Amino acid sequence: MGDPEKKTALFDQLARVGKALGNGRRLELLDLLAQSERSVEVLADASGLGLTTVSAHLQTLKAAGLVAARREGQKIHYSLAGEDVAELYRLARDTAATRIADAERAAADYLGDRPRQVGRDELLAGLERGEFTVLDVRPAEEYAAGHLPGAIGIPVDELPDRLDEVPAEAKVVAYCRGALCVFAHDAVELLAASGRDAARLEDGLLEWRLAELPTETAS
Amino acid sequence: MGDPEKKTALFDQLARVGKALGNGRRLELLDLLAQSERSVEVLADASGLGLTTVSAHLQTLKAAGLVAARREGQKIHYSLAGEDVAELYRLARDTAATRIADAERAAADYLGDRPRQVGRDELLAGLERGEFTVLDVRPAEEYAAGHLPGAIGIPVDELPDRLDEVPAEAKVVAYCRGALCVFAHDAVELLAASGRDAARLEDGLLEWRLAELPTETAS
DNA sequence: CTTGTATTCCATCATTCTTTGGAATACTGT
DNA sequence: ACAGTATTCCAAAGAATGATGGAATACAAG
Repeated sequence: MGDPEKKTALFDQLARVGKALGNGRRLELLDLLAQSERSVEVLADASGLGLTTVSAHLQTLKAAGLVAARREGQKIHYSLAGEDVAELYRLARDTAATRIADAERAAADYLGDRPRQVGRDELLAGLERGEFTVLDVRPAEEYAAGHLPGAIGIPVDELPDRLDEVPAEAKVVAYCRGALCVFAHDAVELLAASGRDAARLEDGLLEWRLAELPTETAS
Repeated sequence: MGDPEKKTALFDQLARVGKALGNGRRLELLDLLAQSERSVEVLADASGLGLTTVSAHLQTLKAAGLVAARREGQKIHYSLAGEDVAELYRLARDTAATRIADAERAAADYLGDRPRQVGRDELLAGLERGEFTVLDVRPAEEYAAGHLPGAIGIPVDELPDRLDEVPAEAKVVAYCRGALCVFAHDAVELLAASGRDAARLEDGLLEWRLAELPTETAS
């Protein structure tokens, strides 16, 4: 009727995925990889972690089947192993943000004051009426790897110098990586300060993709 | 542009859910709780763990927002905090079973030889034609907490003595907790040995519920 | 074949988890 | 109030994890 030892072994195996998700640094890496594939060095840079530390975490994630490695020349590009992994990450993230009071607080604390937000449905409806200009404020490589159809791509840190590329009279909806990404917050603040009508998309590219809404790869 | 310390703090909070999922014993508890709420003692008994050990794990799960406690008299009944948690568990489990070769192997090893299986769609189609008798072989409390509409409930360990309650000429589809539950395997073997036409439902009540298919609570 | 670059392996130390008894707590029923 | 039951808290010991620097490996380019 089911060997208890084998049962233990099975659940220990299943727990490997949980263990992999059970570290803040690894979640940061997953968050980055959910946007686009990256090399170890780039990940270390983007996350502010040590190179060997990132490498070790990637090995853990790989062993848990969450990321895949692709060699190209001297570089090894890591990426999520599939959209189911992105979904798993999103679900774990949302569960924490919803069900753990401290997590909710930490999110609020990190994001700061919420700017005006637009829901996905609202954006879709407005787009049909040609009402919004959509602005992607993630780093250029992430924009290149896929963005909302018709979105303009201007990374937040370049935004102050490139404000004139944003139509002045349009209603602008800015988005970034996901629900817990700050880029769009900062962008909306910048745009509002320059007198524009700007709002933030409630979530980001990750959720958009997981909702199986269309994305665009070319500029 | 986002305080790195606050970012670390946020992701550490999010990781609490992962940590909670990162232990085989806790996954076993979640697996049990996904079927019906239970007291600490009953969980300890069902899982074969020590009482204090179970209590400690439940505290961890509760701190991660995955389980809820409900007091009734002297007993405290623990249950999953919501269907999103069940979905999270399922997704983590399936990710592991799909993407980690060792996990796949451990599952095969635990479940033993697969009996004939019926998919959910196949079952639904057959039910409309009145083709199948559905048999729930989980423990009685789990059957009572919810089962497939029209299913007969006979726990596996009582099945040998109650074989006559299963219509002899019908095609029987047996199910239990979920994809990784052995009860239905054993039941099918028993039924087949007694000359019946039996198959196992590919997954179990957990997946059925998550697919938002109807369940029944009364006998 | 040699040099250079990207990444992984290894060893180590500090930290955190897991399990387990025994004691403490919370509540019920009388 | 008292006795009884269910559960949690506490402390301790062994095991596992995380970060890090230096050495080793894998591959590419010349």
